[in-house]
Amino acid sequence: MTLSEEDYIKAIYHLSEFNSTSVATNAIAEQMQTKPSSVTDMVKKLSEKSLVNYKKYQGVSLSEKGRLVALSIIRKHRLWEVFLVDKLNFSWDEVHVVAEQLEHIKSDTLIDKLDAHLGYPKVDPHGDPIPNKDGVFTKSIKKLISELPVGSQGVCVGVNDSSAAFLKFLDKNKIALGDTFKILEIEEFDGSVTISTRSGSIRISKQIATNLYLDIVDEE
Amino acid sequence: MTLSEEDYIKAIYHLSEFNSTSVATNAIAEQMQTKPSSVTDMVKKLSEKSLVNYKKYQGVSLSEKGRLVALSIIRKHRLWEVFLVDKLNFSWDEVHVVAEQLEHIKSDTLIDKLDAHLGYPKVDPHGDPIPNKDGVFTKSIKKLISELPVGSQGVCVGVNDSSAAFLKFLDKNKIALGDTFKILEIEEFDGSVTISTRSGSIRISKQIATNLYLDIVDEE
DNA sequence: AATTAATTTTAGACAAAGCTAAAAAATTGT
DNA sequence: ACAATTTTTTAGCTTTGTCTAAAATTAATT
Repeated sequence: MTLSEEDYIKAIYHLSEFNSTSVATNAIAEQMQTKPSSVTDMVKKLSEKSLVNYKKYQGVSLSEKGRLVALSIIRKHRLWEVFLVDKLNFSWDEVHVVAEQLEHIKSDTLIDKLDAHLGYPKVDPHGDPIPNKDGVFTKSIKKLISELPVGSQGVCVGVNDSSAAFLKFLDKNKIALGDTFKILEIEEFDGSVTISTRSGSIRISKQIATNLYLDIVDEE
Repeated sequence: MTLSEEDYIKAIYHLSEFNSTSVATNAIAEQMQTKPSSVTDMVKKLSEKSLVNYKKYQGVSLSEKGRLVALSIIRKHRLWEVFLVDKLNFSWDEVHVVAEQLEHIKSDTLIDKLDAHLGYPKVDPHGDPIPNKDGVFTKSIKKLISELPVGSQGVCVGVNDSSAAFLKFLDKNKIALGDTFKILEIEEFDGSVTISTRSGSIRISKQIATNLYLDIVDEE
């Protein structure tokens, strides 16, 4: 598999992760920062290799084989992210770009040994689950703060928007991965939410609330 | 820099490491497992970027800029080798292939943090020195067993031939990196050498003796 | 010194991955 | 239902790195 093929497979996986229907050429093009015509070319190639199901004008979906390839790349990506944060002291927001490169390293032995070295982690630093060798993983029950009722409590495990600006904001407000938050109050008219943090309580805007994921500990 | 460019730079560096004259197109082609015409093409490209000095039919040498690129790749390669052996428990002979991939990962931060994580090692698992960020490194004084007189003593730090067969042989004879050997006797008529090891003394053929490097502790 | 041999370079082609512009199919709006 | 719009595909071209075959240069041999 070439690097480019792997990137396409990953993109298609992520685009069909939740709405598991077939994916549009345009959507892939946008995700991959390329042109629809290029996508068509690559999709044909992936179809030849029976990594995707493809019929002209009908969109694309991963075949079972393709899905396993995607999960193996995601496994590698997330294990490397754990390594970068746990062992090399990268901060949460720096890891993605490097992991995008590391995920393409080809060596099963390497990944097995890395997994062992890290103590067989179940989730990456963003709280996303790490598939095992066979592509099996437990879907996390993470929810956006904006989706939770007052009284909910959970561990901060991820962000939607990983722009530098947003991550700066989190840093400034002492919000970090692994922190436990409780929803104290939801303001009706603007959707802002007051949450308790280690260092007290803060009010966050609706925009922030729709970007922060919690792993739910106790929902009531 | 593309992956291929980096590989050529590295090949040229290694070919001119000891005999520091200019390198022949054919030699590069052999090293890179490619055709001389392809080498010519790439060398022109590298010359455009002033990474090498090149005049038609006159061979190639690295420019200062090219030399620094080579050393930065070698630094990365060797640091990753240390990581694989020290942290992931790879054996000495498995690391090269994986490190060849890892050396191309582009992130200065990653290498800095990896270096720190490994405790700023000076040599890789084969005993080869690791250049620092500025490309400075101390040349090791390693010699082949076949080059040493009786009575010499040193630490086994490397091999010439890293074929699976040879590495298997070493394993079987309990010869490993870091072991200290002493030259006990050199047989005139066939060049075989008797050396002391931890587990006693063994006789090795001339062929083996020309493939094992020692870092000299005491030469007399 | 001249011919042969070896090495190196050029010229022209190919596969991968991308692009632009134009054609074809599907979708939408009225 | 049919015209307009959007989406997708095709066709043809570019770049990167490679190849083969042939030409040019250098080295070797007699």
